[in-house]
Parts: sequence; structure tokens; C-alpha cells
Amino acid sequence: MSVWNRPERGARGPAPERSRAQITAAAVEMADEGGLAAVSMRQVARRLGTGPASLYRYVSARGDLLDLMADAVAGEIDLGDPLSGDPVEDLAALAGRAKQVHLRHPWLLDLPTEPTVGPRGMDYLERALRALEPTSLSHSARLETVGLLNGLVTLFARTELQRRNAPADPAHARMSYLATAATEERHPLVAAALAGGPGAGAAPDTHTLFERMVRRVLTGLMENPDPSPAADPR
Amino acid sequence: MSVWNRPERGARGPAPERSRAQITAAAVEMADEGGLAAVSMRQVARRLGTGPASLYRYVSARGDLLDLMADAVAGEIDLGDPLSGDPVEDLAALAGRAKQVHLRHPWLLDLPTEPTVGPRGMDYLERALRALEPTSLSHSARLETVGLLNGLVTLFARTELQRRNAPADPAHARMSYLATAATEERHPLVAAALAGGPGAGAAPDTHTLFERMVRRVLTGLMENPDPSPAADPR
DNA sequence: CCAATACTGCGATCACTGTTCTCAGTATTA
DNA sequence: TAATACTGAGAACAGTGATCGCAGTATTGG
Repeated sequence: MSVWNRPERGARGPAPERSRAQITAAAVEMADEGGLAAVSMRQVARRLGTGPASLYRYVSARGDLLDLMADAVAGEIDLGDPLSGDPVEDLAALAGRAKQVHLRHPWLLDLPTEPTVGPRGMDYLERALRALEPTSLSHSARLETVGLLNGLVTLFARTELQRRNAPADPAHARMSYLATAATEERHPLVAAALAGGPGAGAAPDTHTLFERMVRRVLTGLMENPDPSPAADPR
Repeated sequence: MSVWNRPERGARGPAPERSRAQITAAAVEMADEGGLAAVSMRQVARRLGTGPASLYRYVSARGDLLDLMADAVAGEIDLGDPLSGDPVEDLAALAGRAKQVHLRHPWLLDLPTEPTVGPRGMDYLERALRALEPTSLSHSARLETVGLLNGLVTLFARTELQRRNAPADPAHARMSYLATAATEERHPLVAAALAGGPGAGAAPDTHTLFERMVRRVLTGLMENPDPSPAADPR
């Protein structure tokens, strides 16, 4: 049972002093400022001027709050403009906007588990499925397609973010300095790639790459609707 | 400064009773059994018959331990067989084996941050770059390619795992029962997809889909080495 | 109209987390 | 042999998510 099933409040008793939306907004603000780690029950409560225990009147666990946050920012994706009718183009545009949201709220990538789909997420999903209507894909294949699309969104959002956060250093500073130096014989290609790396060859615009890959993957999924289902003996 | 720079032990003083490898092995076991959450300093220490504080002689923080774990299982990827010379085929095969490791150690997907590349990870990277040698890609483009490939691995590993963990229910049980029921008018396509969902249309083998998508993405990256860099006026 | 009911806010508290301090004990080096 | 640099680990700290129980309050059924 997710947050979305539980009623926001009962009918009897005093009116709650706060609302889920209010708490969620505060939590999103805090996450935008200090990352997901800044969203602890205590800190959220403090910002709202109350105690940690009170939050559990609105939310049954921290995970619920994270679900609320994810759905809240999913609502930032613009679903207003009309569809063109070309599934690939429409989905690519949708994915682009979804990626923007991820760039605006980097903590989305740090969520411990894929968030449960809430009302805003349903709107998004409905839109994606509507874009896929002209295709001949099966129902399950359409869901998988959206899943894959979302995966690409998070993938590229992640690389764009870590490139942004490390504008100077080689984007691959993760490999320890010493390790590279110590193993140049065992790993000549890694050494070469790091040496000639980020300076040489203007880094291809990730967003362009994103659009290209999304279109390529989507067309790939359309052409070949299903691997012959009867071909699998076991 | 990552774990890989810090020396495992100093020259003086008594011999350590344990080793990084030993601790790492224990941690991997525990993660395989109980997920990443089961890998707390206290629990790892308990399994090793010591106190939490002692572990900090081998590791400067929990993150170090996670890095060690990731690199340890990266060592499970078989890099022994010869390359064919076809970059797409060689990388596809490599990605397939990497995905197997992710299926064997699902906690890899839960790592809070992309692990720093250790010695085993370097071997893997070197192999991937060697497979890319026949191409005309720039150094940076090659690194991006490997990154994208790894992204696809985690992406498909994730979907395969959550399909495995929910064999019966609609794989999309995340959307709350009530929410779907309550909004069938606002979301007709979602309702339809969930209704006709998992039963109808034999679910396409995810691994086959994986191999197809990997090849497609890779060939896409080869053909079009770089978007004309001078074409961007700003 | 009034008691029963079902709710809200929240202080106190529990179990647990990662991490550091400190200090006794031990092997290596000068 | 003395100085040095290390190891193991108990105790403790700050912070975490979550629960319990109680005082207070609005709604409801009779």
C-alpha cells in the first residue's frame, strides 16, 4: 500500500495544521539545496517548525515522503502541447523535458528505489502511451518502451550532471591518480585515453547525443515489434 | 584520495589480523544475502568477530568498503577470451558478461555513488578500450562510449531484476491499485496497458532485447563519430 | 445536547547508523 | 635498548528512522 492509497486525512478530529503538499514542497526545496541527505525527518520537521513525530501523521515512512517528492517534480514536466503523431518525435520531446527536470532536481537520481507512480506520474505515463498509440506494439512492449526511455533519461541526466559538477578535472578523476600512474604498462589504452582525454576533441554536446540515441533506440524498438514468440521451445 | 591510493598497511607495527580482501569478501557475501543495507560497519565487524572501530584500520569510511566491493565483483567479469576484432561484437559480449555480474550482485545497482575505478575496473576498462581500437573514435568519444555501454548494462540489469522479483504481479504493481481504478477515465491507456498487460503477448526476452539495443546503440555511435564541432556558433 | 469516537500534535524514547577518541599492547627500526 | 609507528578495540558522540502514549480537539451517532 503506497502513499497514494492512504487518504490524506480522516473526516473527524481537528484539521491538520499542515498538508502533504506543504511538507512535500519543503522537502523538495531542501533536497534542491542540500541533496537527498538533507531530507531527514528531523530537518524537514525543523523547517516546518514542528517535531519529527508529527510528520508521521502525514506520511507513514520516509519512503512515502520521497514518493511524494518524486511525483511533485514529475508534475513539472510540461504535457500541454499537442502531439505531432510521430511516436519517435513525440517521445523524444517528452524525454527531453523529463531530462530537464532531472537536471533541475539532481536528487532524483539518488532515490534509493524507483518511486511509486503517483497521479502526476500517471499523467506522464498516459502521455507517453498516447504517443505510442500509432505504433503496432503490444501493450507490454509499450510499457517496456517507456521504461527504457526513462532509463535513457536518467542515464544521460547523470552524465550531464557529473560533467557539470566537474568542469575542470578529467571527468574521470574517479580513477585514482596513483593507480593510473602505477599501471601504465598494464593499461596503456586507459593511460592514453586519460592523457589525450578531455582537452583534445571538443566534447560532443551531450544533449545532442541524447536526442540522437533516444531516436535511434526508439526506432529500433518500433521496427522489430516482437521477437517471434513461438520460437522459444522452453 | 580513494582507497586505491592508501597503502593497505604500514611497514612497522604488528601484522594486521585481517586484510582488505577478507573484509571485502565478507561484505560481498552479506550484501548478496541481505542487500546493501545489511552491510553496516557493525554487522560486518560482527561477522568478522571484531568491533566496528577496528574496521577503520583497513578502510577510512564505509564508502571505501563499497568501492572495494564493487571492484571485487568487477573481477568476476571474464576477460580471458580473445577479441574478434569487431568492436560491436566484442563490446556486446563484454556488456553481456557485465550484466551477468549485476544479476548476481543486485546491490551493485543500489550503490549510492558510482564506485571509483579500482584495479579490476581498470582491467575491464582497458579491455573495452582495446575493443574500440579498430574504430576511428576520439579518445574522449571512446570513454563516453564505454560509459554509455555501462549505463545500458545497469539499465537492463535493473529491469531484468525487477521482472524476476515480481514474477506474478504486473511488474507495474508500483502504481497503486486505487490510483488506477480511480482514474480510468483520465488515464484510459494506462488502464488498458495494465489490464491487457503482462498476460497477453509473451514478454519479449529481455536479454535478447538487450543484445539488440546494445548493438544498435554501438553502431550508432561508430557511424557518426562526432557532430561537426565547428557548427556550434555559441 | 452530550457522550463516544476518531482524529491531531508532540515529548520521550528506542534501536541503529557512521565515525572518532583514546589508550594499552606490539612489532619494527635506529 | 629506546624510540617509533603501527594495531585492536571499548566507549562515546551525533545523527538517523520510527514508535508509544498522552493531552487536547473536532466530528458524529443517539
